[in-house]
Amino acid sequence: MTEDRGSEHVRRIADATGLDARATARLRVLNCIRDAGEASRTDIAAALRLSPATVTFVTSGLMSGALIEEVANQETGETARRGRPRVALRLARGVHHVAGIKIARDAVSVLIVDFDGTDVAKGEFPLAKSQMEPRELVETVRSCVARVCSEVPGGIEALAGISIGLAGQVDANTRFVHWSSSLTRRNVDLGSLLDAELPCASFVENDANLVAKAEHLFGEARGLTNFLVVTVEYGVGLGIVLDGKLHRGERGCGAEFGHTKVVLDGAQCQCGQAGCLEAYVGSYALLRDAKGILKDPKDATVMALVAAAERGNAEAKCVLDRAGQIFGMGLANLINLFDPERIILSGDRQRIAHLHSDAVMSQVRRSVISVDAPLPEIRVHHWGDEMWARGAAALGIERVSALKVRDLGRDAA
Amino acid sequence: MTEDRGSEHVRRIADATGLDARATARLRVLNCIRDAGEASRTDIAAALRLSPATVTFVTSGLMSGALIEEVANQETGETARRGRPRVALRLARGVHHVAGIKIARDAVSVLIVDFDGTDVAKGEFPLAKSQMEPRELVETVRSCVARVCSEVPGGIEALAGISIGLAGQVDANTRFVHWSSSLTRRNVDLGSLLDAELPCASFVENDANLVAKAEHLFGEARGLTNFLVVTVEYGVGLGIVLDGKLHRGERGCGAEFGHTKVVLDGAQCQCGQAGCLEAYVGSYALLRDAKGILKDPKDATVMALVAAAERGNAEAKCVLDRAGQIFGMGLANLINLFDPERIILSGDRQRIAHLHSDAVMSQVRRSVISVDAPLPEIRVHHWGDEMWARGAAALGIERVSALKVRDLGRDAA
DNA sequence: ATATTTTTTTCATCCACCAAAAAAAATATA
DNA sequence: TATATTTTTTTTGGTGGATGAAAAAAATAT
Repeated sequence: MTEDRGSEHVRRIADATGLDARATARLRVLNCIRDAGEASRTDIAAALRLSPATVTFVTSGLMSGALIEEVANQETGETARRGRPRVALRLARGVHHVAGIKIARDAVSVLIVDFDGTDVAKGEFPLAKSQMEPRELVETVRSCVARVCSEVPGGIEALAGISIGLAGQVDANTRFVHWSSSLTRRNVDLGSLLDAELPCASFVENDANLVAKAEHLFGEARGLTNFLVVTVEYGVGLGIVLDGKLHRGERGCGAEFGHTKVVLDGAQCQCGQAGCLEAYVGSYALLRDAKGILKDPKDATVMALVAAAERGNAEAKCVLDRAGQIFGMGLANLINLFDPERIILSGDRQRIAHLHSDAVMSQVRRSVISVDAPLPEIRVHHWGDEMWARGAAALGIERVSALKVRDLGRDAA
Repeated sequence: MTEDRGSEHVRRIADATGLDARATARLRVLNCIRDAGEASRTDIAAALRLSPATVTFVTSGLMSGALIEEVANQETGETARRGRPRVALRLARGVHHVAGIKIARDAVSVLIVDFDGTDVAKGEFPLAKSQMEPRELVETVRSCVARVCSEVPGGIEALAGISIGLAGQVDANTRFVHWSSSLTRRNVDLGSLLDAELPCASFVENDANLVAKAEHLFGEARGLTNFLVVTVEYGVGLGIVLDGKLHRGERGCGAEFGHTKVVLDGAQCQCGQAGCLEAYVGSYALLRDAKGILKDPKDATVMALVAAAERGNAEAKCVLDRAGQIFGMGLANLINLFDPERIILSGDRQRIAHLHSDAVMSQVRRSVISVDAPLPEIRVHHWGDEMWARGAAALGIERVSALKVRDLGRDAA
């Protein structure tokens, strides 16, 4: 019974992240406050199994670094109790602005948030071409962020970090891009290019992982430690969070759910292989198979296909049904392999409606090996357009938090 | 520190969450020595980034608890160097005996090892029936272990732990068996039954996870932190180790690779569902599909099927080829999802030969989404018969290590 | 106005870890 | 053979982070 407190966790986390013990304690408290939204020192002590004395020490450090702030008492809607009232703490607002930016096929979207995750400014810019030279991409990032920052005091120079989401195989730790659909070249050391052009810290991550981050910090996965996020759009992506950490795999490139094989020698996929899940479920696959129905190319959207199916078009229904069946099988396999707390389907309402129908869910139930415990919850999260940029911002906040708690230590020393 | 009732509760929590700082340090050093086989204090300090002073302190504690021992100098085959010679440390031998026991369909195998993993005694006992009442199973465990222990000084009373491998859905933390093919009943709290009947600590685990443990401690996964172990026998099992820890999933029942779906509305599986990987790859599936070839029921083995294929029997070849294709697709999907350092195929030589042929490996390469990094290594490990029992013993050693390092702290206080 | 309750801070202490010095145990060299 | 050198291990004294206990603070209850 020597140890029911949290010091052992601190060491484990410290080993993994490279932060020293003090910074790790600060980060744990910060994340606890973020998870709770608002928390008093007593709450934090209970949640992290730290002594009140430690919490006072750590929070005073965080406050001096303007990472958290006290909530004025009258703001808390607490029923008056006896005793000294708790002082709620929350993440600092209006400071440490972070830019999240997503490079898509035809547009760049930028979202600027403060440390609390509150929106500060946003913008979307069309892209002339879907593939760019690395330098061109970096310049695009800089100029788009700068334009959105014109609304923000201090401009781009005042940002605490810029976080970039890219489709493809991205090593977030080294900021090395093995391959991305947005770049004309493979194997680009984007990190050094970014450092040369940008006035602040920058981060790069695979876009599905970003959405997982967004769900973890701001969405349907708050407080969870084992969950999966499936994104369906042009392709199909997967973010895996196990034990509270993004699982990026040995080669650092994340999971490729969209290219798991669901049919031996099946349909041709854009990746060059055959039988990929994405080749049945991705929006480009649906539209490919629905050419006969959606003759007008400018009407060739998933929404139109769904509408046709609802009007009773048998062929449209067939295409969507098959996508649903395959998708249900894929989801069931994820559950069989990972047994997560929750699976979150993230994406545009119209684009994923057919993927969480009763038919799909019953397909999942039929295919998950039965345990007496109930099936993991499958939730749908309809983000707005800025889903990806918000994910990038979430990553940015996380990284900036780590930098700040580390630098607080520097100042003291 | 002298509360009588509360402290027990606190201890339970501490047990569930982990160990105190001192015990954790001891365990880290212990694992470092186990990984290395033999290591001097200097080696340990370098490997764990601890100061020599700390290593001396920790190792002296481990030696006083008879968990490690010094290797007499002449035993080390070191070239004579200048300076005080290093004293190698290794796990203690001949002490802390642990029994690993596997309950299979038709037999019980028991393996007793010492703290170092060295075999001390073993035995195999036929089982009259493949399913038992929980009490009957516990009694079988006790009597089989006791019989093998008759060769061991001290007998069953002197064992540091008994570790039991069961097929099915087992929650290793609570020792609760949701379902097992060896039990006539579902939802059995095996832990309390075991505690009532056995004179020492006992542990329960799913059999595929056990093999993963065995590979990690003694096999092809020594020193790795992210790997998968696939077992092929009657069924197909998967053990997942991520970040050095077994991933057991939210419901604690481990991964069900054998029942991931590979064909929509495919072949019927013993689990009642359709299209499971196991229904194409498991030995019972092969034999089911090969009934026309292997007419003599006593000759109905995978080995005979492989032999028939080698003799040019087209039907046999077809059954094996399909199994190989499906298996290759399954392996590729594991790589796409987990991106492990290594995948280990564990099992009997004859039973898995057709699953790592060139054809299967090229199927894997065709189905893994290409990265510039090389494919994860796929290794085959042919264990002897006692693979499962050795896995159970590996788990036992791990658990006993945790108990011992914790109790060392107790004695000091 | 005083007592009570609860939260937060202060303070002395504990414990793991460390750097540096000392000791130990070998080889190299004169 | 005696002494110097090298390397490992142990001892010693000190440091920093977390802690328990006591004090302070800030509210309600009487």
